[in-house]
Amino acid sequence: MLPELHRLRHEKDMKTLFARGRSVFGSLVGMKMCPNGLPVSRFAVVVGVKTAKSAVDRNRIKRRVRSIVQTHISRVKGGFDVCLLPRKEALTAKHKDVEASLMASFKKGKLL
RNA sequence: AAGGACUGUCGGAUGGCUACGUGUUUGAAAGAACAUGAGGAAAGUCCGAACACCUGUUGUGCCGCAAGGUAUGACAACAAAGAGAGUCGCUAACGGCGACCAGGUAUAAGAAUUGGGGCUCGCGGAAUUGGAGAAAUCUGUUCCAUGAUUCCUGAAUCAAAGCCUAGGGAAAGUACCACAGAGACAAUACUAGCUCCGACGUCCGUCGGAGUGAAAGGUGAAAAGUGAAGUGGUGUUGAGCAAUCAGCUACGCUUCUCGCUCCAUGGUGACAUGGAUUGUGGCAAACCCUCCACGCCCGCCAAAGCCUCUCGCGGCGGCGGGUUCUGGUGAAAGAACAAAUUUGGUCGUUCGCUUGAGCCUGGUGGCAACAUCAGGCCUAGAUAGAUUGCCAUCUCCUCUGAGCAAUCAGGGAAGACAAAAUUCGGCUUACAGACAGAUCCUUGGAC
RNA sequence: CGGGCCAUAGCGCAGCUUGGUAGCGCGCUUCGUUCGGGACGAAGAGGUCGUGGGUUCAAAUCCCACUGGCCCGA
Repeated sequence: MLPELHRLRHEKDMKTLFARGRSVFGSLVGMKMCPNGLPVSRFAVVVGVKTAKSAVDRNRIKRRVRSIVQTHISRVKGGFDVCLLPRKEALTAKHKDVEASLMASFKKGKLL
C-alpha cells in the first residue's frame, strides 16, 4: 500500500479528475491525470467489475499495480492527480511486463 | 478382506528484502523497535437473533414544589401478516439441529422363481447294410423326449445401510377436476334389453309416450365396496341329441389383506398389536377452517458526539439556511454585515467497533442435539477500503527421458472455490488435492 | 445493507392471474406472380418454455433452490 500522503481518496477529487483529466493509454495499464496544485502526486487504482469478475482478482490487480508505483515513487514528478486503469490482461501478465507498460505510460504523460 | 453408505478434519511449511493497517513502548518531532493482521464457505443474501430508533400502557431508582426530566426494566388489545403445526426434545431464536414415528424411493452383492443355451452324467423310446458274437445279447453312432449337477444369459419379484417429505383438517363450506365419457361428487338414467299404451301397418317392423332396466356397454388419472382364495348360487357363452361338462360372472357366506370408527393392551408420544363394527374420490405448495405464535417501522449510511460543562481526544474545520442593500414582474445574480443564540441536513471526523449466545483442554449428565463445571487463552477492525510485491529452499502434484525396479536427470509448479465491511446462529451454493473413522450395511473367509 | 423485475422459435414479444391446445409480428424455406428483383398471394419448417427439484392424474403456468442479465433506494 502507498503511504497516505500519495493516496487519492475523496470522491470530489475523483470527479474533477475524470471531468478534466487527460487520458494516456498503455498496453496493460492506462491512466487519467490532471494537475492538482500540490507539491506531491496522488494516485488511485480503479478496477471495475467489467475488468475482472472476482473480487479476489480485482484486489490482486490493484495490489500489483500499487506495488510498482510504490517502488518508483521517488522518481515521479509532483503536482498531479493520477488514476490508473489496468486492463484485464494485467492479471495474467508477468510482473516485469506490467512494470514496463506502466513506466511507458508514465513517460508518455511526462511524469518522469 | 472386498464392496457400498455416511460423517468429520485439513485447505502447504520455512526464510530473505520491501510495503500497508492496527496496538504497545520509546522519542520534542521526524522516526524507530516489537507484536499482530481473511474463510470454510469471508460468497449468495434465503431465514433467525442480538443491538438501535419509534408508538401505546406501565413498574422501579435518581433529580424537581410541580409540570416534567433522566436511567433502567416489563407488557402490548383489534387488525394486517406466518414455508408454525407427525411426536418428544435441544436452542437466544429459526424455513435450524438431534432421536424416533409414518409414508415414499433407489440399487450393489445376494436370495428364491421362471425362460433360453452349453458341458458332463443318467433313464426311456426309435432308427441303423457300424462293430463283437453261432445266437440270446452287448456295445457304438444318430434322432426324439426327459431328469440331475454345474456354467453362461434374459425377465420380472424380494432385498441393506442410505436418501427424500411446506407429513394438521377434504364428514364446516366454496371453487376446480381439461379431453373422453350417460354421468366427475352425489348421485345421474345416454345406449342395449324387457313390459304396457297410442299411431302407421296384414305380420315382421317404424315412430311417439310411460314404466322397468346398474347382474350389459365404454371412457378416463380417478366411476358409490381394496385385492386374493374357497364355497354356494344367478346369469350368460361354448361343447353335447340329452344328461351333463367347461369358461366368465352379479350377489350371499367363510378366511386372509387394506382403510374409517370404537374398545382393550403396550408406549411420554407420533404409533404398534389384538378384538368388534362398518365400508362416502382427488386437490388445502386454490380459497379456507382449527390450534399456536405475532406491537409497528427501520437496519450500523441504525443510534449518539464535534461552542461551553461533560464526553472524547484532536479536524478546534468547510458548505447551506439568516439580516440589509443593489437588481428585477418574479426567480436568479451581485455586494456588505457577520456579535451571540438556535435549528436541520450533507461532506469530513469521533464513537458504535469488536470480550463474544467467544475459543481450547479436561470432567459430569444425556442415545444424541446440547447443557453444565473447572482450568487456560485473547485471536483482523479497513473505509477509493489494510492483511502485500518479488525471490529462495523443502515437501506435494504433474510432464518428458533413462532404468526390471529402487531411483536418477530435466521442465512446469502450490496450482480448487473464493477475500472480512455492525456482530453472531443456521440454511443454500462453489471447491484441486490430502487424511481420518472402535460409525453403519451387505457379502466372503478364519477362529 | 435493503427492495424489485426479466429469461418462451434466428430477433422482438403474447400466453402464467383461473394448471390440460404453446401463439403473434418480422425473418427463413418452397411454390405462384414478373423479362428479372422487390412488393403481393399460397403452403411449410423451426421450441429441453434458463437449470434442478417438489406439489398434482397432469406444470411454460403453482412452490422452493440455483444460474445469467437489468433496475431502484439509503
